[in-house]
Amino acid sequence: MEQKQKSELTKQLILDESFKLFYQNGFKTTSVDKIMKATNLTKGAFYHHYKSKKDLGLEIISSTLQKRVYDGMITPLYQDGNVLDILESTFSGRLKSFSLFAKKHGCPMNNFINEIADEEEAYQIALKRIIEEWKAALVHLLERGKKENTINKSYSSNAIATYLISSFEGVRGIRKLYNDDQILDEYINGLSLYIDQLKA
Amino acid sequence: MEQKQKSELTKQLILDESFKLFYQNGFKTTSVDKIMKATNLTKGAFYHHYKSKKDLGLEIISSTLQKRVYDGMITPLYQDGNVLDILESTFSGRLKSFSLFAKKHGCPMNNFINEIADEEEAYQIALKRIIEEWKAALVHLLERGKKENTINKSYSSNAIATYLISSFEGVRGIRKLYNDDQILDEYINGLSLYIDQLKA
DNA sequence: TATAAAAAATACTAGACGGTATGTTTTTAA
DNA sequence: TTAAAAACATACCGTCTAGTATTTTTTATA
Repeated sequence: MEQKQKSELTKQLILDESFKLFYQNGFKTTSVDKIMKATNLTKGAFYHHYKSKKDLGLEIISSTLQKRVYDGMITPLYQDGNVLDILESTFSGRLKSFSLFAKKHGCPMNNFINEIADEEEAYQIALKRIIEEWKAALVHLLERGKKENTINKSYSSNAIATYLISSFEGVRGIRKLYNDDQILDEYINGLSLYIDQLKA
Repeated sequence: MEQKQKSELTKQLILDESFKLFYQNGFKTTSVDKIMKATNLTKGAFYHHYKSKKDLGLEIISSTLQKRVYDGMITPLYQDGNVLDILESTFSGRLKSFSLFAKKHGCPMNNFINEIADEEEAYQIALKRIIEEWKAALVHLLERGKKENTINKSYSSNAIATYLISSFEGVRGIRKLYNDDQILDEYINGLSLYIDQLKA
């Protein structure tokens, strides 16, 4: 079993280093050479574990990116408590928790979406899966709010979920243009106003 | 004057063709060779008119992109009429007017922002200028609404403007993941709900 | 029509790119 | 202990990249 363990470790190293580089410099302009330089391994190792750069990209999406969104934006939605509070704390709390690096480089998933989703259907499908699960979690939470009479029943949960996700991903891109957090503060302000108006 | 005219024409041709290619395939992966192949001119012509690819990128932002946002999203905000109606018609109207191509490839400005705004300060500044002017136009409209008592005076115009822009740019990215307009319909639904709640 | 300047064409670098072919070393199983 | 297989290393290929140097063509002006 020792061999399989080492193999897994190497794959994880490639995954970790490539994610960092994709996040910093984009997917297309990060070469396999650069990735393997960061791992201190060689190209031979890369092509032993992945059949292509595209193959690696798909695994980054379905493992690293998926996990990030789950941990940061989906799992928190399933906690107990007031629906409006959960919405507010999940969205604005996550924004406030970002490092300078994360603010500068935006949302890694959104970066992938904007860079390659319109070029390869395989990427599109893998990324869509994450968004759909995020949306489903939001809809589930909003439906609970309607049952508990904290969310206005006349509003479409799908519409609210889509609007929330869109604005969140949007501002993570726009923040790249600035060197301070004013735009994030304004966003949180606008978000808070929006959530407040979802009340029953 | 004929020489200057021809020169201007060539520059415009390079601008037009490169914009199309940047829009379709991204800035980084569109080479000068590809651009000049599309113009049926040679690389010599390119480097006669532009000192670098970066130089062209900056001109694309400050001319082509700027004009697009002005025509589509800023100028309409200065028309007469009910502020809420103008907001709704400008945002949802623009979304509905997009071609299949524009839906597939998202917002060219947002693509630039996500691809290169975190890598070169010169790009960042040029792109920020557009967003700031868009925001200023929205704030101006919202302030008018407050004066006319159609917009709730207790809401921050800056926050609303930021939230509107964020959600719009966000959904234009997310739409890339889908092959139909359902996500846009949901967005428009969510937007309409949001605008409705800005009332005084 | 001669001349100078602008516009564009041609030919070329040096390095980076994804991917492959073929080694060598390490681990596993008999 | 040995042979096969897995894990990597090394060297390389053809293609593409931004940019440069040089030459030819076109245009404006005197």
